[in-house]
Amino acid sequence: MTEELCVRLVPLFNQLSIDRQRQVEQLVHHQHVRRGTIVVSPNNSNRLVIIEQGKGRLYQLSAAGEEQVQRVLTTGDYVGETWLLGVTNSSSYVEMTTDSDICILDRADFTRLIQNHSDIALKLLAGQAAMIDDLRQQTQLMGLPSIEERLAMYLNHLVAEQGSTLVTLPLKLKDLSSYLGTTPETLSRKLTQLQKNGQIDRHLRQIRVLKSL
Amino acid sequence: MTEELCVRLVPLFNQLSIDRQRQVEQLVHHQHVRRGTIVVSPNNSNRLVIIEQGKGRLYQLSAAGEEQVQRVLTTGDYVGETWLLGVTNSSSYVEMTTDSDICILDRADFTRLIQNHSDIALKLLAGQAAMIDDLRQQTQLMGLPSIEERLAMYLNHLVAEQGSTLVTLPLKLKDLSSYLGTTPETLSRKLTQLQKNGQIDRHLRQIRVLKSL
DNA sequence: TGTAAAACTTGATTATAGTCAATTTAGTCT
DNA sequence: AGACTAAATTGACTATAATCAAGTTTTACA
Repeated sequence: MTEELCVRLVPLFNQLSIDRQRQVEQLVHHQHVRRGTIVVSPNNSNRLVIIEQGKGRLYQLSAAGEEQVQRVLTTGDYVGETWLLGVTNSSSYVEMTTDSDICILDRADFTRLIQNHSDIALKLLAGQAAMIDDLRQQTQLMGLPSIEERLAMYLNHLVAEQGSTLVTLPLKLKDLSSYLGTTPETLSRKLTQLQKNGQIDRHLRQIRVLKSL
Repeated sequence: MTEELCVRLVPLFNQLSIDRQRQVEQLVHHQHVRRGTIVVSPNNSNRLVIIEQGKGRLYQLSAAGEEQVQRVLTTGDYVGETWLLGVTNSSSYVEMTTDSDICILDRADFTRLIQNHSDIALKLLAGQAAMIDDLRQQTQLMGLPSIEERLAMYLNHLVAEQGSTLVTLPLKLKDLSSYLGTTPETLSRKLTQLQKNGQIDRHLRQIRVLKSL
């Protein structure tokens, strides 16, 4: 019996003492779910979901009913801080894209915990700050007038983030195009165009950024 | 008239009551620094810096060691909201390019405040959650393919938020167009088009939404 | 490994929205 | 109130990217 603490997979809890981790762990409900299971929907959203093992995606539905991917989730990721804190969710879904082990932490339990433990509150503040950073990045990207500019800024960001001019696109073009507010076709064209201009060297999702864009 | 609270410039604190803001303000160090002073570096970045008066620049070092300016900072700007909350900075620098008056809030002080006042922590958490919600809303809007859809969803959102089919646009068209990822001209056209179609009734920034969009 | 399903690419066409420029309208200040 | 400035509207034109469709490549899985 390996006493796996699933909260340990979450950076948010990882730096807590083992005792605190056990405290949190006691509040958590463990579940094994099949690929395709929707674990968060507007009707059922007062919870934090931690992915102990598996993959998923966070998306919303547009007016036209199309899925718009906002984040790709993988082992150790978590989602639902805003819902835990009482923000009502009217349009977000989390769907597991593989069979997964997940942990669910309900709002009432968690609120009590952070009231009693300020160090946990601080960690949560940090996590939210990082997310705000990401979302600001995205709104900034999507606000740029041309797709070329959006792609250039995105690639530059990847270079800075991964610390190398050889970067790996972390998303499928389909999802990346959604992230950048465009279509897979246009994105594909822009990438081949950069390739022809000698600005990047691409093989699949491996891209070497040759010139600063 | 009102005493200057430099923390008021930061959205994170803007949501706190004025008394709470004063509490935070007491933790702030005011400094006058000479042109060329580096006030944030990877070694010294656990802080929020607000520019009371002066100019600066935020930059990173590229792999080749070149400075890459990311933002130009001026009076009233701030940087490091996320660093204050624990996001680690491994590559950013802030250098003042003129003699400047700045406010510095160190993470250690801020952390103590949070630890002693869990109600502030909860307020900040809720405020950040709301901010995340807004940003998600915006990314969803900007991801929609047509301006018409974006505007329709935005108006529907306003109706829900203000609880009436008679809504007031909270922004100038210039700003709203930026928010929706378009131009003032296009936005103006779309609004007059909705007017002609009998879907809305507009006078200035007062809009009655006649049909669900 | 072989097969099917996704993902991606490429082309032709269309439509949408951006740009530039000229007016009109609203807001502000003394 | 009148004059000035900023905001909004309208028009003509252009460019960009979306769409539709057909192919190719990659990935997943039996």
